Amino acid sequence: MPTNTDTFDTTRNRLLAALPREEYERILPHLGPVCFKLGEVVYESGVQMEHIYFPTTAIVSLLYLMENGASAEMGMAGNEGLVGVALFMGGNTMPNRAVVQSAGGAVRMRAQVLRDEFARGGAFQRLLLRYTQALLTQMSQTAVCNRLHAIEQQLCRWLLLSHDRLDSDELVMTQELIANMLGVRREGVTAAAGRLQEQGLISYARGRIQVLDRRGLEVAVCECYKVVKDEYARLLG
Amino acid sequence: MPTNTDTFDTTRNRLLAALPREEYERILPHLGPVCFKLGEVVYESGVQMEHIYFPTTAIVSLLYLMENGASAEMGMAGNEGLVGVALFMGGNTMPNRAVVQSAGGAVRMRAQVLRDEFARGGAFQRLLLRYTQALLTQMSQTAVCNRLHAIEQQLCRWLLLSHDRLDSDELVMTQELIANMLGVRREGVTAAAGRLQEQGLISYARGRIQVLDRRGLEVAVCECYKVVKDEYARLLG
DNA sequence: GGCCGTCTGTGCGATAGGACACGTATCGCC
DNA sequence: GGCGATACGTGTCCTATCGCACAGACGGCC
Repeated sequence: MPTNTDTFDTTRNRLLAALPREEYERILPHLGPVCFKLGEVVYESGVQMEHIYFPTTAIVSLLYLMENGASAEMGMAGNEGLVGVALFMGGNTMPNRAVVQSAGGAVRMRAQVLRDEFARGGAFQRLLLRYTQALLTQMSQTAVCNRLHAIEQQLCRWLLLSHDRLDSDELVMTQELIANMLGVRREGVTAAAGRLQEQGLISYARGRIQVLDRRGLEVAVCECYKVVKDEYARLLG
Repeated sequence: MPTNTDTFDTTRNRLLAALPREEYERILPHLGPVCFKLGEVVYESGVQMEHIYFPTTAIVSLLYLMENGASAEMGMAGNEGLVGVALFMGGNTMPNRAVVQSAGGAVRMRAQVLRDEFARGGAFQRLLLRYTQALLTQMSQTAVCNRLHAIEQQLCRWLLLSHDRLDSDELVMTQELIANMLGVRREGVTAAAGRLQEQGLISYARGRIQVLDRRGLEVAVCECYKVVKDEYARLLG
């Protein structure tokens, strides 16, 4: 867990930081800090949420769990976004689980306060909707990537998406957990990660992955990464 | 092309039909009929849309086209929904193409009229947002299904989703086109469809597929279909 | 009625990834 | 310093799907 003093600095969340001063100051008193441990379940499939979360240093994955126990990630949210779109989209719940993929901090807001702010229809609403559209693109591109691309490319995409959401070049994450995210076997991740390590792009040991050559990863990744990244930049840049 | 006299009956679109009388009557004068041919491109990736479309009898697929020419469907919209969420979500464009998957009618509304109506914040806004959440679930479940399920199950899912959006038991659709939607080879569709035909669930010939045993398809499909269907019912039921 | 284009069926080798089994290395802890 | 748990590596076999090639089969059109 980062001991960084500004782990809960609300401006570390880029959505909150993008708010006009007036709205930001109106919202600030309603934000409370939360600390997330690796693997913690932020939100359980189908259950009513009490809060919306704006990660500051944490990363949260949206996973679907199949009846047979298999799982696959459909999207992730870090300091560029939020967890809990269903609260303002009107559905209140979603059929997937949100799990902490990288330990860290977040700030949260009560559901009712969020709905009231959203209903005011100002910059906050516009920002939340634009973020939701970016998330839509991330999820749909995940669908395409799952269908058409090899594990190695998907691993690159996943590493880059995670790296974008962290200050550090180190990801604390076992191959087993990555396999659950990507919806593949652990051995498949071992093989793909081994090839990336041979190429000098990453190094890893016992649950700690170092990103050594970000440029190299960007060359090895499929086009899906750029599509998603560009769309986030366009919508929220 | 259906010659049905009420192809452009706006109440055939379930979103429009769900509006309270007052809003419905305010919106009605702004809706104009459109006729879609099979394969027509409703919307091109990254291009500014002029209209939002509410299908009445048509079905539209959202496809991503890769740089190498391959494609995969990320979602579909028929009389339960609309095409053009980006217009009210604030992004104006999306990085995918919308193609007519089943010929038929739709009604459309100019972008600016839509934005004005959306900004009023009434039942229309709530309905559009709930629909968008349902679409989010459809896309994310497509991602999961692409990762974890076999072609045959995905074909069942696709057939059921299409069948839900049609009056008829006949789908006009070649195996080649289905393959492009599912992001697999045509031969893979041939094989899967052959097995479904052997089981008496469908019959097909030269681009015309008959759904013979809907219940049987619902048994053969993966859980993804039900997740999406239930979520649509919950959000828009 | 014959021809041609479209749609579907089939065969075969190549390959990625899954299932299972087991070996090995590293870390933390007593 | 030994021990157990955790994390990673490897091998073998199996299946689904791909890539390609080509063959039938049906429908529309002259």
